[in-house]
Amino acid sequence: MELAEITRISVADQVASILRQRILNGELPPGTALQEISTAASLGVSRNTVREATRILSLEGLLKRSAHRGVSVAHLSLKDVAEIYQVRRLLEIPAVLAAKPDSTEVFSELRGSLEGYERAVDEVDWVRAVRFDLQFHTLLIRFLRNRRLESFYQKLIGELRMGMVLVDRKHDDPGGLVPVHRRIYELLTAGELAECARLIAQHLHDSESRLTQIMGQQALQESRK
Amino acid sequence: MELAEITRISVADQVASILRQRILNGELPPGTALQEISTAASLGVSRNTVREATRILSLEGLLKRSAHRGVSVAHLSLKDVAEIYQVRRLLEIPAVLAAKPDSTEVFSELRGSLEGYERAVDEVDWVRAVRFDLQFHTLLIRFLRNRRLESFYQKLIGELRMGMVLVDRKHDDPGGLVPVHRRIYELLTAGELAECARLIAQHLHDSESRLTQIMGQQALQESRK
DNA sequence: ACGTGTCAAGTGCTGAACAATTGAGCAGTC
DNA sequence: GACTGCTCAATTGTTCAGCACTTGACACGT
Repeated sequence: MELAEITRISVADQVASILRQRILNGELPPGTALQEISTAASLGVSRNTVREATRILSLEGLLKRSAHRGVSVAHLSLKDVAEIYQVRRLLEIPAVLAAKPDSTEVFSELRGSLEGYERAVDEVDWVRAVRFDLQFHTLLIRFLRNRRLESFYQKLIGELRMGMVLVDRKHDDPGGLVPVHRRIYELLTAGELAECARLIAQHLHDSESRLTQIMGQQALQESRK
Repeated sequence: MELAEITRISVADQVASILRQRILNGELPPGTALQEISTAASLGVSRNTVREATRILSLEGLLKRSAHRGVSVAHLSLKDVAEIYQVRRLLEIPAVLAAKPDSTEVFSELRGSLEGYERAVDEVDWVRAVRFDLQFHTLLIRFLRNRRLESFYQKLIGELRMGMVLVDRKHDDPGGLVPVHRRIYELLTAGELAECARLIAQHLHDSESRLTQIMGQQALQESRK
């Protein structure tokens, strides 16, 4: 099981990436326990390496460590969702207000993200749609030109995505939010930042409500057995 | 009766805490290389444990990893300072605007922090003064009632403190900023949030200018040899 | 049902080993 | 002398085996 590629990144990081991807795609749903030995064996690495990887992911908030009981995929509570959306409002709105037309690279990436999103919606691929949706919003943060904010935001979006993928698997209508992103993009390019900020605030509010509601329903179903 | 509340935290976390403290206190100045073997020996733990600890600290931004060359204490560049202060403005201002009088616990901690700060200034203990100063600001974030924001902010403050301690060792006058904190506290308790927000914006701006200037001078001296 | 004791499984950590990479010193060549 | 390439010790990256300790489940006796 040799990786033919010239690995400039450490094995521990690679393991973390693999697990991260599985978590974010919903392959490892919240609550799943990860045993060190079996994980190490299945990935062909040592226990210590797995340990380093889980260390990384637990600091990212994707895994939860309990002493002597190992790690398991974190659960996204309603409170978590509220926190994350509060941060999103706090960051995305100043971000679009700081948008300058000379950030051509950001705009082009936004366009790509938007198109990917719309294509995914057309093809009824909700997992991919969610990924592009959140990528679009992550790109907005770029307008603040602050790497620390970007990586913080990305971390939060990861947690959120973990929850959303589960939800959107069972709800094929993402809430008629399709045209919103295009409108945001148009307002941005037109320089109507204040209006754009308002729209985003509205969008975030709707998105949160929808997610919260669905999560509430699921929790109800869960407890009813 | 649980008198043995001792090792509830893992050794790796303890090692991380020790190193973190040394870095933040300036015992390990930026650029210092940390060798795994000697660190492990001096702390009486194994190499693997040190590795986990350095993993944590590098994710916190206090250590920098370069492949096969080990870790070293991170350098705070002018760009880093600019980023951190941008975040501070972005978070502290909404935080004080969100302050509600019913957060009695936060207010009492703020008061304690303020008094500790003033006492440290009186005693000309600048390292402690910096710690209380930054603790005061960290407490402001509590008004947002968001654990993720708190821990993110605390992380950034850690990075900043690393730089400030070095600076303030050699500059005994913290810039006549002494009365500002008290004023901020008074405005907060009086409910004059808008005015308080303005003052904080001003204070952050001054603080950044001062730090930037001193760091610039130091960089100049450094390069002149 | 209710403690309680036992036990396998799994984590936390150690110490030793080996492979891979780096940087420095050293040689040789032009 | 500057450049190139070589060797080599030091250090990191990773693996492995093993032991102490915690935990949860199961079985036991009352």
